[in-house]
Amino acid sequence: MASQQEVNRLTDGMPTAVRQRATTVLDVARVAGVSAMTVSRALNQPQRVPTATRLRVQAAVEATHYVPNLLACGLRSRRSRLVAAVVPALGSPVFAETVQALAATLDAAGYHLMLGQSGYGPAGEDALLQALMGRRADGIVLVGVDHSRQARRQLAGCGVPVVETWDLTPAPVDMLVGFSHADVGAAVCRFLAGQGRRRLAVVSGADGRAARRTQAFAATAAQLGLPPPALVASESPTTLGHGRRALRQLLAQPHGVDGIFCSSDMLALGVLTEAAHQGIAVPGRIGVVGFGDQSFAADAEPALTTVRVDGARIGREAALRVIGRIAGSPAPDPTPLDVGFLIVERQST
Amino acid sequence: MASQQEVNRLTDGMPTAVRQRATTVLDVARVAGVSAMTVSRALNQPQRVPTATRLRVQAAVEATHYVPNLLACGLRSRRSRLVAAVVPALGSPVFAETVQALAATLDAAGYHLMLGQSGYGPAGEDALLQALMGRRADGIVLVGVDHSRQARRQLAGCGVPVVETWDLTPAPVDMLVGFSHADVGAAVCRFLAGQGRRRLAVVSGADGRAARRTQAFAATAAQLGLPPPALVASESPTTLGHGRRALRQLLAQPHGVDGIFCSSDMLALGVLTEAAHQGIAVPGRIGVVGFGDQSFAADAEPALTTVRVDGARIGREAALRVIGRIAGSPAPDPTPLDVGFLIVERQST
DNA sequence: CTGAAAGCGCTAACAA
DNA sequence: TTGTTAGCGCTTTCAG
Repeated sequence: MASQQEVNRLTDGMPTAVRQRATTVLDVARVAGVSAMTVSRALNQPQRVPTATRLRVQAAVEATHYVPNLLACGLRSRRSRLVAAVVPALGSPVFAETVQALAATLDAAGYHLMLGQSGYGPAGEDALLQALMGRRADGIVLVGVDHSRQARRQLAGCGVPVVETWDLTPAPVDMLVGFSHADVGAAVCRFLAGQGRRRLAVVSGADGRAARRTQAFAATAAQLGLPPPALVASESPTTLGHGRRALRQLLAQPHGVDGIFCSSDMLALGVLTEAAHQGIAVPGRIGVVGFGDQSFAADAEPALTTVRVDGARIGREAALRVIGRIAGSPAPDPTPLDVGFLIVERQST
Repeated sequence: MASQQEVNRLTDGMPTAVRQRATTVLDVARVAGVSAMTVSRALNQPQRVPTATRLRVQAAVEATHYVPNLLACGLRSRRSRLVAAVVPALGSPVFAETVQALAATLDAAGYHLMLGQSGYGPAGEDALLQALMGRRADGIVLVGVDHSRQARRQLAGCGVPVVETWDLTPAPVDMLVGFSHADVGAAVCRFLAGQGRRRLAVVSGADGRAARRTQAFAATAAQLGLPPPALVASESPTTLGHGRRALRQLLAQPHGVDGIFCSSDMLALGVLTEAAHQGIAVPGRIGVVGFGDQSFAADAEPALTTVRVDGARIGREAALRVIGRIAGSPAPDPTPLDVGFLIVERQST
């Protein structure tokens, strides 16, 4: 057993007000009566150490309140056990599931997630990436595929696996897990047109992926011989208020509207709210489609038709790809993964 | 000027497929024609190096694409420039502003934020704290004041500044920035009672702070001589659907309801939605109060009366306290900060 | 103002 | 199975 006397000796005579030196492998080794290396092995490769030794080390760890210094671990072993993720906005519910799944999957593999927020746009992303590279992340997960030249160069050159997510591109930096926003825009347009709606509109927040959906929506409308959809730009993050104002704006137009695609469920909820307020029938007079299938979509009144994306799967797959690359083959799976999407038809259309 | 030849020599003859050795201070030093120490100083204490030298170093840094290894920096200097924050749920919009402000304030001071999610409850928090201590964070910010015995011991013993937030307690681990949830519950109860409402109810998600508000609400109702409020428990995270179901449940009760306090704005929006659906007048027959003043509260129909908390201020103050403690005095400001709250009166009451 | 030596805490590589 | 040696990349400390 670990000697409590030994433990006490380590902290004896120190003024408690001063930030005391943290215990190290050597302290643990001394208490356990083994070498530092054995402590390290007992903790990191338990199967390579006999049970008896392992137990003595574990007892010593608890007795000394030892917490391994991961800075030193990472420096020496060149593996920080840290994976960095960059999302446009931390508060955005759209990416919440992805982050959750990412963290959970990484955790199960012994990695920690380091989160950064780029703030929609390559401006903040560069500085963030610099910081993350400095921490020597073992892998990087990005939301989005639009990065500055410098960012792409840094990502490609730093030698760690990179996964871009939530979008597709013919020229990914490395690995890719996402879906086609153009396909979403086209599919929603066809969906609304299929219901006989002809005066379509798009209410869109200010982000590149939403713009891609809008563009494809408009192109598809043209293909189907519909009049050009009305486009209402909204700020990001999108709010319920933006949705209400957008509907008012659309109603003030001479042509009228009978189908609206919103770039977020919150915008769509705003449209529903304003429609109810003005006594406009949904889906009777106007059909409304959201994006994201947030928790409130199914319970809205009327229940909101929306585009569902499996955000959790994106996070999980991204994590697995990073881990796989770190652990194993040098370039195993450069095949982009398209997780697709689903139009969940509810009462609002 | 830095010689491009020198730079090339460093990467010559390396198989590009292999993860190449990252450039170090020594590489930069060689290119700049100075010692490693001078490079370090030029980067970390620019004012202590003459401009000419500094410029040469900077040129060499750019030429070599040098990114400092923060693992090594942290190990040697015992300052990781990392502040850890633990929030109950990353996706929760309630804490989004706090996290945002925290990150921004820390960034301005040259610190990075490391985010972790405890998942409402001390279970996950312990493991998370262990991980964060391992990374040798220079400071720790926690949402909440309920921690396991082990967590409190670790936090108190690790020698770094700790700030608990979003609540008050007579026995904080170290520093404290929050407000009284009991006061919120009492104030909302008086507010509703002040409107002549007597059949009150609370719809509450499953978290400790909400429970504190509920309890104070009930106690205040008793003080005011009102009948005991109906209590509806909801899951966390709270959703619009939970709010709708809660109202249905309350309406099925024999006593009836004329005032509802919801533990989140999303629950309140659900109550409003169900009320509108059933043709129940708000605020006429039922008054509804939310919590959080989310972006949709002001634009809901009717506009939602809710409790506003300055989440950004909490984040900012927490960051400033951590930074101040790291930089300066050993124990400067143990005075808890109460940021208070505000009942924002809108149409729903 | 600049540099040389030493070592932060840990683990890779080798040896016993 | 265990231990020894060395060094990851940086900055503290002290000397020039």
